Amino acid sequence: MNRATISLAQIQDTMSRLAYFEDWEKEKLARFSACGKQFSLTKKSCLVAKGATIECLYVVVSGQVKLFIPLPNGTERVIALVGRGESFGEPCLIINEPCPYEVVATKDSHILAFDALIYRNELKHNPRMVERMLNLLSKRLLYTLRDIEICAQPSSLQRVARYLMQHRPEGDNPAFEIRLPGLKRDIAAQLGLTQETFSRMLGFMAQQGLIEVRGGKVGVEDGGRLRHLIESGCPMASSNGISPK
Amino acid sequence: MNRATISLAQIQDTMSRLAYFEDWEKEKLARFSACGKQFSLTKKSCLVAKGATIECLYVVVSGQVKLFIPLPNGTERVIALVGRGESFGEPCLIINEPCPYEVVATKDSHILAFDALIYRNELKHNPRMVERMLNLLSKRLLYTLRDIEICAQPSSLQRVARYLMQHRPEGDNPAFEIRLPGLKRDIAAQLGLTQETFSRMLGFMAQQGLIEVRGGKVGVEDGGRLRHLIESGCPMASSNGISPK
DNA sequence: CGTGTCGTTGAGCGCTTTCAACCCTGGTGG
DNA sequence: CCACCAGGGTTGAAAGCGCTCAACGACACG
Repeated sequence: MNRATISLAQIQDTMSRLAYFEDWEKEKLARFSACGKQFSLTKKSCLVAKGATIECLYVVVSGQVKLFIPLPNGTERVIALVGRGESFGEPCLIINEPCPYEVVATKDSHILAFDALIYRNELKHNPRMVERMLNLLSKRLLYTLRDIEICAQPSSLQRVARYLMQHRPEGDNPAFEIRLPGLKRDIAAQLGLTQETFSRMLGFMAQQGLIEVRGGKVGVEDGGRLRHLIESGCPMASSNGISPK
Repeated sequence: MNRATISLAQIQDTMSRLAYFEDWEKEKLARFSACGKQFSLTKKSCLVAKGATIECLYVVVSGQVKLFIPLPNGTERVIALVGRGESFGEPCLIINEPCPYEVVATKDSHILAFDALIYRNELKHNPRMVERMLNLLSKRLLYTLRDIEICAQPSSLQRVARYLMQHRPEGDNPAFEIRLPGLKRDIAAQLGLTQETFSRMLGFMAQQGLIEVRGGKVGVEDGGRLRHLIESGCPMASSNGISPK
């Protein structure tokens, strides 16, 4: 966690370009930036330990961090991948509870940190800020529920299929392409799978002609058949994977 | 869903006794109660379908409802059991999205419903209300994350152990008793297990002398050993269950 | 060209599920 | 008073699925 010396003007400039601070009044932006610190984080370094008290609001400027719960067998369950312009930790700041997840950089990153005091102070005195947070938390809660829905799918094939459909862009085009928002290993950990299983499921779907995997991008050929998979499941028809036609 | 004719005074009186409306100003209570409807719900009847647009804020007066996601194999994943004085659906009302879960009564229940309009109106004009909702949503988000943590545990034994520890009352007494907040079947569905597996794990822990199951109540004899189970796991040592000693 | 990271593939095992039958309790009516 | 039934829960046996462990492959980087 390398604290670079960065001028206030620079910080304010950075902030004005981040989605998180969209629509913020100039005045508030200035007030906030005065208490902000920017620093860089090398890949794999830890930003917040599980159970720690958070004393800052963090916003990702560049790179990516993952929020995850470490599991007793050494693996982890990813809660979210947080990229440019996104934040985390608000609920803990609001009700002052320890952080329920661990935060680690998945890439070399730049982070903005704002002291919890100024955040809480702003919440106290700025109704628009509170309203914004209300919307933010609502979205995040619904987002989390969608994740639970995915992880609750009984078969891993269905989990992957749902995940892909969840990330379909606007429009009802049955074919589309998505870029995986992180390493396959981390996506797998978000779906409650091992990376091996995730790889196998992608391989199976590719072999069935449902999708096409190109590195970190997945081309979905037939969203309709994918949807059918989600609803009715599929016994994986032994390990040969070739449907008897 | 039997709409009973209940006087405003009665509704207001009921509200004043519910935890959800604690600390509400008299004036606001009156304003709200004027738009509230109370009705009863028989066990197993559905209150909100998954994907439906919610047009009311619901608060449970008596009985219990469960929020759950129906799964393609006919089973379900329980998100929460909602009892007296608790509510649900706020995030959907706030950002106007369809309900991500289905709501069904687990017991004969009485429900209060308030039109979304008055709720949103109150949010617009009453800063204290917004602040309260911010706290509520924060708590609920953290609660949901705890549930994810439980469901992410690699073995079902650990899931049950964590669930029990999560429900430990205040104080660090190693022995305590908890009352399961619903049917075992529904608790199991909340942990991402079948009721059979849940029963087996409880049986195993009982046989080990860790807990004692009496109907819907579970007496935890040794929280320390339970915690140890959570952290290090236990291979279930074949099906005999008797440690080789 | 070595080295490290990420990903894929293979083989085997064990846990959880599935399906089935059975038990237990409370309520009901003859 | 007891037979009967329904709902909730337990127990048993079998099978499938995902995990584990290990080796290999692809690719970028110094």
